[in-house]
Amino acid sequence: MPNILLADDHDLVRDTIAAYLRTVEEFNVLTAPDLNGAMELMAGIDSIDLLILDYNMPGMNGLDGLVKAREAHPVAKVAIMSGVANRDVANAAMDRGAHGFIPKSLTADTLVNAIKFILAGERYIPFDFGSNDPREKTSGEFANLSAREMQTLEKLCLGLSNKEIARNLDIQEVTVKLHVKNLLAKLGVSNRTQAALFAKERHLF
Amino acid sequence: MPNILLADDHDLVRDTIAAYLRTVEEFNVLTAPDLNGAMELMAGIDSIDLLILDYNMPGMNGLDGLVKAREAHPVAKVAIMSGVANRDVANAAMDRGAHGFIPKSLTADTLVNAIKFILAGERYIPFDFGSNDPREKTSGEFANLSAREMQTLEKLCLGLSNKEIARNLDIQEVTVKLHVKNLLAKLGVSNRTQAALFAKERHLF
DNA sequence: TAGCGATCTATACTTTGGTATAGGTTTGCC
DNA sequence: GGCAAACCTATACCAAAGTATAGATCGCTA
Repeated sequence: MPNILLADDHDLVRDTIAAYLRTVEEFNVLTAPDLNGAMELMAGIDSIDLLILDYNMPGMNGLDGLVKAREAHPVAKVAIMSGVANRDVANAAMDRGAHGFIPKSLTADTLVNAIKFILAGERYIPFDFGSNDPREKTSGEFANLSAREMQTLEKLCLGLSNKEIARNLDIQEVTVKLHVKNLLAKLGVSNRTQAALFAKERHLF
Repeated sequence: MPNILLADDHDLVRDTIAAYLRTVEEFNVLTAPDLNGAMELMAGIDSIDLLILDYNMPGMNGLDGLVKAREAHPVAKVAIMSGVANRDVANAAMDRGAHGFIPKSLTADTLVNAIKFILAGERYIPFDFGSNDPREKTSGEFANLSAREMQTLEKLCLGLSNKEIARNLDIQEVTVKLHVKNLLAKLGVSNRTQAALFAKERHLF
């Protein structure tokens, strides 16, 4: 039975994916909330077949975490999982030795198939991932935006109020205002409506 | 008796719909105030036939909540319910595995029929739900708008403030506020950003 | 170790947005 | 003339958005 270690700082995501993998397939799934936790677990167990690392997670620092994990455990296969990263990140990850790139937009079935594919020794990237349209999410005009500001912008594009965004991101309304203010300045616009329009016109989100 | 789990953050909406469904049909209706609540309930109960998720609700993050729910509970049917979402969102939801899309503009009767339809294994979208046909610019959802309201909406889509719109249209700011308020009500949205997005998505202006 | 940048929070404030009520004018129609 | 609808304005109020400052933690970097 293959041992899979899933590391993601979002409890719900991590646990639901883990639970799903356990139920639908003969996988032994372990979980960790960050890179350090994952490394500790692997140091103790030593027979992990596949390590799945969330791209945005404490300890990762971009793809440094991937390199670290590869160096410490050259035998284990490593896949990068992300909800926001683009084609460039995926390619960079593969260049640095990742065995797979797993966007969180995959269907559950496809995830399972991708995992089996990787476990069989193949290297996986979704065929249709970031194909033609240059979604310059992390480059271009949106490069300066921090992760939180990007998330805030995404909510803005749904027309949510600061209060709703705060609930959604589980932070205080003041903090949302901070992110909004900074993001407006970075985008060079003067209010939230313009920010939403700006992002939509560039086909972000 | 089918088990239905209805998740919506608006207490009044949620409880009244639930009560209605209980009275008119042999439905066992559970409720939750957000996505996490719904997931916890489902983790405990495991025999939910239909999960109805409000599109704008803590934890949903667009359609990620739908994907999560589908991944964690691949057997249960999931429908997305929304008061503001458009055809694009509905299609995206169906693409990601939703079994139905339920605008809050449905009549109670149609809601019940839609639920029965979905429970029978079919996939439901209202046949007349906002097509993207550009012909419907001044008809359809924008028919009720007066000339001034339409002009105001146009300025809104530029991200202008009320004061700027007032100068632009050579009327007082109060008047602009009036037009904005009325136009929000007619469009069924709750703030200017949603109105701008609404118009843009329908390729008006 | 020191420092930087991202994140979060708090307090306090001003401006803008949105609602409510109560009028007013003009246009066109029956 | 009477009536309705669109349009405009005024006053007032409350909520939401945005600004400013300051202090705090955390992870990474030099």
